[in-house]
Amino acid sequence: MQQENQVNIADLRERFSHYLKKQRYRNTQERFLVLDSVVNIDKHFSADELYIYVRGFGAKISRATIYSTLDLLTKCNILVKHRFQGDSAHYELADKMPNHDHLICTECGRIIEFQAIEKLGEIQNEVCQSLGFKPLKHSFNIFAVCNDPGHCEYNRA
Amino acid sequence: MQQENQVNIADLRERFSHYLKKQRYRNTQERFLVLDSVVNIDKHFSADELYIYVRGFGAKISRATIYSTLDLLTKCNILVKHRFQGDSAHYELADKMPNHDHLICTECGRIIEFQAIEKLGEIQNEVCQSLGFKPLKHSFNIFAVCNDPGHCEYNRA
DNA sequence: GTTCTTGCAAACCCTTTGCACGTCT
DNA sequence: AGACGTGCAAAGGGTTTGCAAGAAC
Repeated sequence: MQQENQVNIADLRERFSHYLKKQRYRNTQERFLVLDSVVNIDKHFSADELYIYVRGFGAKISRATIYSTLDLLTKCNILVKHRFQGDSAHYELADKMPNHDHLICTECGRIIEFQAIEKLGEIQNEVCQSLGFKPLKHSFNIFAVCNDPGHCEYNRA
Repeated sequence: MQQENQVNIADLRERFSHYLKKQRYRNTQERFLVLDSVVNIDKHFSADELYIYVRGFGAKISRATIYSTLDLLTKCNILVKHRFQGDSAHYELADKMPNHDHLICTECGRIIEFQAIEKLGEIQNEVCQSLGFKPLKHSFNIFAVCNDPGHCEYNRA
């Protein structure tokens, strides 16, 4: 399922590089290290999870740089930033599955992706039209619990 | 529009009181002061906005109590807690408009309510069924900008 | 009278910022 | 060389917590 939209890392690097150039920001090692890690981590992550991940294979990078780079990657639409419940923001690659929303298990916090974009897009457009707004994007989150909580390996109890 | 579902404060007080009793929590003045304020404030609010509101008419109450009571009111389903974008959580009465979602203006932060529940409920149920989850609730947020930004009195520029 | 709740301030977590040093152009 | 980015630690905002004083039971 995740493979449907294989991420092209060379393409992402190019897009990032292009964005940086256009904004007169510099192409630093740290920024591309973050981009690579973001691709490798291959799931939703918080800034701190990414920090730990990057440190995990010995790379030296500060939280400040993590945050700043995540911000850049979000601004150039390589990442999408979410605020689910909980304290910290979560990020994911915008390209990986271009159109999906999230189901959050209220028992274990697991996040599952699904697609229902056409219908949601219709609703979004209807609502905006009737209220006099230009739609930009939406977020649709379903909160639910597993039918089989025993299967829920992530369970925090 | 807001009047459609007139909030019955006596009913809310009763529900809160019942909940507190059942949980062996105490019926304190502060808790009911918060409940009353939440009804009077009549829009989405953050914990701090509520704190300022309550202080505004001379009531003495601490932030700690505000937070703790908001938590209780959320647990007993009198309030709903949202995480829109931005730093702080926002709350609103669950009963006031039992079924609505939110359009957030990305220019000014204004929050507008709308109803599209039947369709969203269908989607929610379909998704949960196919993934093997029991649906609890959903949140659907549309991010958009006014067609007429000049009209946007809240604009933060 | 005992237990729970409050208020205050300090602690806490996530995130941003200031500054000196290092890196990119 | 000059300007920008980094790392560190400290500050910041929202929220939670520990503890003594006060209120509910």
